[in-house]
Amino acid sequence: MNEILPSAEESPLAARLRSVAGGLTKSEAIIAQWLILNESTLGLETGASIAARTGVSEITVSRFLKRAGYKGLQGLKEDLQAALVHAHVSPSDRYFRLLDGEIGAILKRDADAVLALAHEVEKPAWSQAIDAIAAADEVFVTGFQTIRGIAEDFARRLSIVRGSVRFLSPHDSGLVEWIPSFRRADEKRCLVMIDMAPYAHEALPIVQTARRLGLQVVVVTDELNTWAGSETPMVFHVATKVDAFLESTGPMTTLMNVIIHEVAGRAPEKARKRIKDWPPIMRGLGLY
Amino acid sequence: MNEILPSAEESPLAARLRSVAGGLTKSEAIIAQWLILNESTLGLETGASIAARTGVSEITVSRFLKRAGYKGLQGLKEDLQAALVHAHVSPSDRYFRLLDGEIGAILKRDADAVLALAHEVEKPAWSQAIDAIAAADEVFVTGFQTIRGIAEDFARRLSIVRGSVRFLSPHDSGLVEWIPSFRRADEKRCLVMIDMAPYAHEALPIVQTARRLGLQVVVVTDELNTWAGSETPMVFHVATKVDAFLESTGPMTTLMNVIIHEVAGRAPEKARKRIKDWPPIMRGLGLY
DNA sequence: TTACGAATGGTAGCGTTCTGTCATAAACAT
DNA sequence: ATGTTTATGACAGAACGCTACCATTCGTAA
Repeated sequence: MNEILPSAEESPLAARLRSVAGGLTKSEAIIAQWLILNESTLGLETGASIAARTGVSEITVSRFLKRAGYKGLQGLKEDLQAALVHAHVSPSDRYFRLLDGEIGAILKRDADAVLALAHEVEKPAWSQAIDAIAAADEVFVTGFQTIRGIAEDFARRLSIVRGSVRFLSPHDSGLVEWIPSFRRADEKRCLVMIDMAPYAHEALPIVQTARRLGLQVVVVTDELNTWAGSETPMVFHVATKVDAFLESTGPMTTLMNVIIHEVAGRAPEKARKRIKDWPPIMRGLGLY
Repeated sequence: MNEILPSAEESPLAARLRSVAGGLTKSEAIIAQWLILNESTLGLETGASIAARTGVSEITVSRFLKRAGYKGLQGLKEDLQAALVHAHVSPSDRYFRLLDGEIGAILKRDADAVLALAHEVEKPAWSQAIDAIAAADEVFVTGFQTIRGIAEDFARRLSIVRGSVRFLSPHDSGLVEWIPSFRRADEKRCLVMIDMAPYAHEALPIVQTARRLGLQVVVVTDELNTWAGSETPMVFHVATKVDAFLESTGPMTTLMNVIIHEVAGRAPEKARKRIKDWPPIMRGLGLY
């Protein structure tokens, strides 16, 4: 049995959930925590959606709410609304003050950059890129410096949904000469280059070499990049400037995730099977 | 045909309803007005209940919502849920038409998750965590599996703005025994653990060991994590579930970036100097 | 290990909500 | 007044949300 620790701001909902008689089970703790974290938008959820987001079954949600003394999800919503009315707060008002200040500005810019990705996804080159990555016999991924981590992460996650993905460490001396050694006749190969403007002088020669060797090249980069467009049509730009000490890489991460999702979507059953068989996930299923 | 006059506080919902092409019919005007007046409790209502309260038939409500551009009442509720995004990020629904469909939904959820980070930043534990990371003599960073890349990236970027940052590869056998070997009297040390629920059984013992050794522990995790709260107050939850094949790590990356920004902000001149001197950036200044 | 109880999920069924089709009523122009 | 267009409602089918019953899995203690 679990307990959820009281946080500074103690809402009536949180109090009620924490004090459920007999403590909480693992699933219940997850549900309770999720409910507390998402209290502000609960009115719009359904039992099924909560179940989906918390990874438990619908019925467990239903049972838990009853155990907590609500009359089903409907009853919970009524309680919440009553509290809202009482506090004279409209749901949209309640966030406004949160996004003031410097951090708020950064978050807003990042969120905006994420939404702006919709433009990239609409380009004809987008599905072309997804096809290239999905259909390739072998996919290479590379990226430098402050975005190397993203590139590695992308390679790791992409290899969950499809095989034959390699991360290329660009500073391992033999990179450029090494690519051709993998050449076999009529094999389709694809390079995904994650780039930011400051590192262009390293990225450009690699892309050019890859092109010469007949690889398809997909480039994900920031808005400042001007060279990639003349090398390959499959270039996607992400806003990274948020006036912080360092550029933001969040939106870029989101774009990489979307790419993975779409590649997986090209062969959904296979992807699902791979995810299921992925050993680390298998091992990790136990929550404790 | 009727029109609803704009009121002082113009909610996105009201704006949208008023601007329906071709004006409003009598019944529609009634519905629209009722919706605007009761916006705050809409989550509770159903098509039938709205019909009953406004004295029109259910289907008229349904039709009107469609004409206003919502996908039924469900769609309206979804839009309200995304009020954060709409209110702060896309005035004049810049991306509106782009955000339909599966990818649009993923992007919206990610953007929403980014804005929701404002909640985390407001917690008292937040500045405590920033202080801990900024003031520590040594910072350790770790993370597993699909978020290992983020952890590495965070370590790399954090070490641009402050020194003595180490990424711990948790599968290098000697991790747990290795931490104490760095112990020196009255040194302040801090562990930043990036976690997701499936990997808890690896994360928990590391955090416990770190605590036992007197390290401050900051945990960044998803909404499903329920164990971290009882280990340390400095826990931050990020929404990662976007109904894609894999969870989204974009918002988490954004949070890590914000942490770096704030840590840098604790000693701005020093951070700026470090960034300026960071060799890879120096070398990369030429754009080509 | 085996066995037991608790916790959880699957399936099915019921009730509710939502929407498409057709019919009726109202508004308007001639 | 009459015909035409537009708005609205009644009904029914489809979809969805919720919960009861039973099977399975998990955790724990001999």
